[in-house]
Amino acid sequence: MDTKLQIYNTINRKKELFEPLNAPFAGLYVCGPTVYGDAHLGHARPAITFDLVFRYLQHLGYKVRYVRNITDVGHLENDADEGEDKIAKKARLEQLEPMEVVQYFTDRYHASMDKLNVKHPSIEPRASGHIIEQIEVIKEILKAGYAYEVNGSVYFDVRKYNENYMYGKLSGRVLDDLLATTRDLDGQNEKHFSADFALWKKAQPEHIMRWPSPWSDGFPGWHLECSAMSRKYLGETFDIHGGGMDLLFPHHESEIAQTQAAFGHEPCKYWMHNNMITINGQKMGKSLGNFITLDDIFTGNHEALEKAYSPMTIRFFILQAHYRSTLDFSNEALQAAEKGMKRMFQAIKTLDTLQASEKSNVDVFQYRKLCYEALNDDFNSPMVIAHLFDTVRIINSANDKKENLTAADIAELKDVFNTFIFQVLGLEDETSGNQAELIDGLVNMVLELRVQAKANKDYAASDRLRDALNAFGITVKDSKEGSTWSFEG
RNA sequence: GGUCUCGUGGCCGAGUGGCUAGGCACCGGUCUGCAAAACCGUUUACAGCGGUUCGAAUCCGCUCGAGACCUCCA
Repeated sequence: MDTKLQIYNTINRKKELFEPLNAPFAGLYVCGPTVYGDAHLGHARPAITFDLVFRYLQHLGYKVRYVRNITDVGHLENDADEGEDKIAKKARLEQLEPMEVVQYFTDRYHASMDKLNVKHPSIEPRASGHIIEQIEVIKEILKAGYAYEVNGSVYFDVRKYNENYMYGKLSGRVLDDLLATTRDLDGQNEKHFSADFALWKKAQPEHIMRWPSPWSDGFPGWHLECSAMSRKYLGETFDIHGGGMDLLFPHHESEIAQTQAAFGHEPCKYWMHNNMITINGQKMGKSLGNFITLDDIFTGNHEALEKAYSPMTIRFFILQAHYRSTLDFSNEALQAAEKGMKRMFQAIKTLDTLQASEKSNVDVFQYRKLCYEALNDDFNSPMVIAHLFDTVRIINSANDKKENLTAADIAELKDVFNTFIFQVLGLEDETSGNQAELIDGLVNMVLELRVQAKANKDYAASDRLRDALNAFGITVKDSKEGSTWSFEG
């Protein structure tokens, strides 16, 4: 397992060599969705980013345990006492059981992730299924003296914690600044200090989601679930913790504080944060109401969309930017990604029909190394794609008899695409489905008729056949060797 | 207001001191009964000003602009 993988660690703001605590095992925890609405384009970013991390670590030979949670309780609309639980609110509005809401949106989230070819995590724990573990963590924090109870609720004592540790270590915040700038929200009077956060909240009488605890019938605070579940499945310290940059503060900062307070050490070695997807330069988010759901994108059913975009187009679009950069949504950018990806898959198909030469005049054996170097440099997927486009040009040139590739060259290129495009980047050629064979046969039959028509100089008939295929979205391309075709041209 | 990040050619987006990023679009060409597609080739850049350096998109300072977090957000 001697790799040179460098990971940008948010906590130190620099790239560090990845050295897992217990090689060949590697633990990865990523904050998953709060399931009270459909997944939007922004949710695809961390899913695909950490899918790449998961896939690459596995490719390198690590035995990876990837834990991605489902938040189904405790995520309040704001930090004030009367802030309503997001799930509970949705359930109230729709007149459903909270767990019906959870099931519904979890299923839909899974369906979207499957379309994006995001691998299932090893474990996908729910917050509501780990109340006991969360209560245990609270007990430890109380025992250590970093929390206090008020009226059946328990709060983390940030000032006390900050005396011995550094609250703000991850986000680069200074507690005094927080003090000066934190707004005085109503209903915070239970807290001793505005930056304190809830570990356990006493449930109001009308609150449906409630569990017994030593302090009250209530529910856990949002930050707690990740501390409890990562500990349960990955151990008290693990390798990588990931999530969106917007979770950096207060969520991840508070996770560190909780684990540090309860167990005397930080939860993980590396913190990774993906950047946001923007729309017109602004973050796409639920609170801004400027989000486009993944289903909208797949169906084209949204006023901001000129057309539908396939799941692989979205995946390619996201992988064409580095995960730590913002990525701006636009129809133009998505169409550019769509065309580029199509060209790449076309070249991969061309490899199958390429005639091998005796001698080679290009070095195709450098690309594997270049791709590894890019991935080892903090998962630089856009660089990998750029290298592979270089090979696309070589393949097409060889197809045009302008370059010569040996059988060994062709085999190497096939393997490189298989390794990097299909396995590591997790892209799929959407045109090669189960129906492909059937369509292939039918279209080829029509094309044969067209060849006959052309042989008879009956161009009206041949054009009619071409136009008919066009109506089904099939583009016919004529060349010296004969006709070829492609779908959705 | 505080903390932080960023500003690359028509668009998206890599790159952190010297060597063509890449994709899309444009343009030119090849192919072609026509057309389209495909393929090949190719142009345009590093927000502004100043500094460090033999040399800066890349380091430093200032100015302008954009964004993120500080309340929930992937």
